[in-house]
Amino acid sequence: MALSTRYNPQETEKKWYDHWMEKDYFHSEPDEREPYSIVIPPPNVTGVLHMGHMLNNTIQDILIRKARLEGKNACWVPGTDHASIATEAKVVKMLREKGITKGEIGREKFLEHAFEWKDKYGGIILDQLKKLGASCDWKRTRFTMEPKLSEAVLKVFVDLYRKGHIYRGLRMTNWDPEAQTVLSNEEVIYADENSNLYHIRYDIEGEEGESIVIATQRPETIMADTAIAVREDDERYAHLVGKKALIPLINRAIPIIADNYVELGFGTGALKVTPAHDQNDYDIGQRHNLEVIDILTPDGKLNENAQILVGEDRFEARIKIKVLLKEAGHLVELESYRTSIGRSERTKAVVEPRLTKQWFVKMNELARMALHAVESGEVKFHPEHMFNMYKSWLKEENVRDWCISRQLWWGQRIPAWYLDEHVFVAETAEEALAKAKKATGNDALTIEDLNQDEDVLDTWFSSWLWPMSVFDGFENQEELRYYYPTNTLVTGWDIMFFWVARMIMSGYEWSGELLGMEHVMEHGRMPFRDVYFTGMVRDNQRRKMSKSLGNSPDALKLIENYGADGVRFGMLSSAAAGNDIVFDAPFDNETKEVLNESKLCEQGRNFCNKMWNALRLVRGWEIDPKLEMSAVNKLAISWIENKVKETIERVEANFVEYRLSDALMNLYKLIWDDFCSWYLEMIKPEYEKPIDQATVDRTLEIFSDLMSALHPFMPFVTEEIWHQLKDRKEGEDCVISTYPASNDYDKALIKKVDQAKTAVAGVRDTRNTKGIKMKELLKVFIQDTPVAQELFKLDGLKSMIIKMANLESLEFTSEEVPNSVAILAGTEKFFIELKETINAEEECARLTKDLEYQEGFLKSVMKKLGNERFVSNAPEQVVAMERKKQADAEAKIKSIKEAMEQLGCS
RNA sequence: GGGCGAUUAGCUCAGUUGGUUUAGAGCACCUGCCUUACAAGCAGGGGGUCGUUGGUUCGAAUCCAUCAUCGCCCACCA
Repeated sequence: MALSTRYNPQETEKKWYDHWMEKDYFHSEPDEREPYSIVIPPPNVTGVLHMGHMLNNTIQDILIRKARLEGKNACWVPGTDHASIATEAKVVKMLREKGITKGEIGREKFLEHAFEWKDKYGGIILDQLKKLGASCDWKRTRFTMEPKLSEAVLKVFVDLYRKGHIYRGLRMTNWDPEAQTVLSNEEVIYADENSNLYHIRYDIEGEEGESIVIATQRPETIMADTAIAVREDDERYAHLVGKKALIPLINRAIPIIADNYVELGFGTGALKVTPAHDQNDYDIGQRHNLEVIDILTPDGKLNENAQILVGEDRFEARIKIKVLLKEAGHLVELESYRTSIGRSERTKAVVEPRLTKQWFVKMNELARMALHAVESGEVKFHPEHMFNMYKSWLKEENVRDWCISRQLWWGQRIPAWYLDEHVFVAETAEEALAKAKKATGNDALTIEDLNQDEDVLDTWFSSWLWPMSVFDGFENQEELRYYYPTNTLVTGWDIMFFWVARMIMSGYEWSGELLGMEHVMEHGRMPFRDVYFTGMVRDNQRRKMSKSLGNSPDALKLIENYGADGVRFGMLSSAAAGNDIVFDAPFDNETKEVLNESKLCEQGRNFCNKMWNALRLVRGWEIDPKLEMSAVNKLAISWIENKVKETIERVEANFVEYRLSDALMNLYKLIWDDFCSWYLEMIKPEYEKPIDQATVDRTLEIFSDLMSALHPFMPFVTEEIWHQLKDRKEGEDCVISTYPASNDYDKALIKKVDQAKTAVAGVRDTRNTKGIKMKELLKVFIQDTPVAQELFKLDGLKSMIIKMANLESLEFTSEEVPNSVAILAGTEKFFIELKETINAEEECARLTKDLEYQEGFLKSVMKKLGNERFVSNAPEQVVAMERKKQADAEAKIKSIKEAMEQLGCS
């Protein structure tokens, strides 16, 4: 069968993915093997694959495939997150386009629409992961809002309430006027934006001509003012404290109070106090017993309390009130100003501080335990310095209670029922009713008498249970006992607080209760042992790749262009843990669009092609069964086998430290340089000549091992080549093959062959500089020294050099060879005899350069050795090495000088 | 304001607890090759006083300090 000169990913990728699925290789059930489990960071159910997902999931797939090859019971649980705000916003938008509003159709109908939407778009991102090659256990696919996971959420809520960790209270919260829900502190993203500082004059009541000027960014909120505050010790205003100021335009009188929250130097030194619309003002209000006047509607418009501009949007009102204030002569100054504005992470709407009644989880104790878990090393972060960020968040003085209620419908509804002033928290309405009957002594109560809380829970309140709930751990611990703790969590550092910290908290809180002390003593209570934080994927201007910026290439188009393996290679080759990765997709300067191209992915694609052609070579050989294995082939096989072991050992170390891009690069070099460029060239038979059976058999074995080792990184091409190499039995697939071992290897052999390779490279270089064609056979002599004699005792080494450098002969010599170029391989000198008369001047120049280098080097070595304190203080080994360097350099210098003498260099 | 990280070749990055030659890789670049697996390739090559200035040490890209530039996190902000 003739193979194309190019590897074709489109043909093979679907074929093998279907094959793996058909064989059910990705499915895991508990058994006697060691488990290796990963839970996916669940993407938003209606999301699409972006570069961050590609990176993240490639890494998880590498880890899980490696574990599978090592014979572990690998289980990667996929799934999606219901993403409360994001999904609800999408559904609301979809309905709006149909002319329907949420309020009109009511909760139940809305949820029907939402589930319909979810069913329609929910699977897309998971299908896209399959294109990438993700070897998830698809039979275990979970969804954070499916019945079982929702039950777990309610159980946990009730449990925390019972333990006193959950409370409901009136607090200043972050309100998203667009989504019309409260947000947790973590969902508010602050950034500096341009704004204005309005200096507004308030007249003093009953004091003709007296006034006080305040500065504010939000003039539209003056109608909600209930005081003006100045510093106690501010002499400018001391005489006004206790008097009343009149709010411009509406002329409501408010007290002037003294509070040291006010800073002397900022603004005018007088602060308008608006307790309903600012956290700090609220605090001041509490201290001084001020009234709270809320002038905003939930969607961010002015309400009746404002008296003027009622019904205007807050930003429209700001523009209009500026004009009104100016006309009335109250606007003293307008100062441009840069300040930090908080926006909703999901809707990007400017967040409004608002006093609302919400449910909270007390965080003090949970945070302390979560901090301890990482501090003590029970959970390890990669890279380690991510702990600093984690710590700054969780330390006592920074941690704040977690607001978990959301004024949305898409999510788990809060399991709290109200009856007059009573609250009953229970997993079901029936239980709540029972509690109500008991509490009130009224047996005639029915479910209809109770009102369930209208709010749903924060999405993260379900995803923090993910490592336990995906194994149905809250219902039945059989699977949890086997798979928990999971091994590695792979996620971006941007959700360290949203998700990672909270999973650690929930693991601490419930794993003991669920699994029992014995299990916890043995395995720990944390949901994972290692956390691998990936960096953010950025464009070549270092901006975060995002949909809104339009600077991200289309992930699926990249896969079409380079193949999944090519893209995986590209993603990974620049991805050290925790470092942001700069993805090299170029911009089209004309269309201003990012191109679906990438040099790194191209390198990956080329690598596939390289291996493919190695396959074509090996497959194309004609075998002569009578042929004996040559000495060169014996040496080559023995060398590459040792080289594989050496590299696998390094790769293993890379994996332990999660240095996956190094691991890939080591394999890349092993396959491209050592295997293709050297090994295959060493054993390659002459044109149209056959090869022996044993060499081919060994080569196929080694090639197969290389495919197994590379499989976690590039699963499709390795599976395809693995099958092309040999006829495989049913069920014999690369995906479940055996990872090559890295037992002892012969370092001395590797070193000797390396020295021979240097000699070969020297001959090639001489050909290059002298313009000698590869076809032209050369005579080479090697200076007869004990070291050279020892080197050439290695069977096959001499013939290998002859073959690789294309020589006519390679002999020992005890004299300088006339009309030759002298090269050094290690300390050994080789003479390449030339047919043309050599250009002595050129040669002398080259040798002089060499000599200068060696002498400079020797000088630096001698400087060290001449330092008595070095010789006496440095470890013996280090000194010995320096002496060896000295001896080598001296030998080389001697050789070079002899050669120069021979040439008659001046 | 508090903290973290980065600064090494034209570009993107390694450099493993301070010492295996006077710093590596990939891409890009230069030279020569359509050599019968691969031009998406082969064989070679050039290129860095490791951001600055000091210090510790027999020895520093590596440890400490200082400054500079960049990125990020947290807090505050009338």
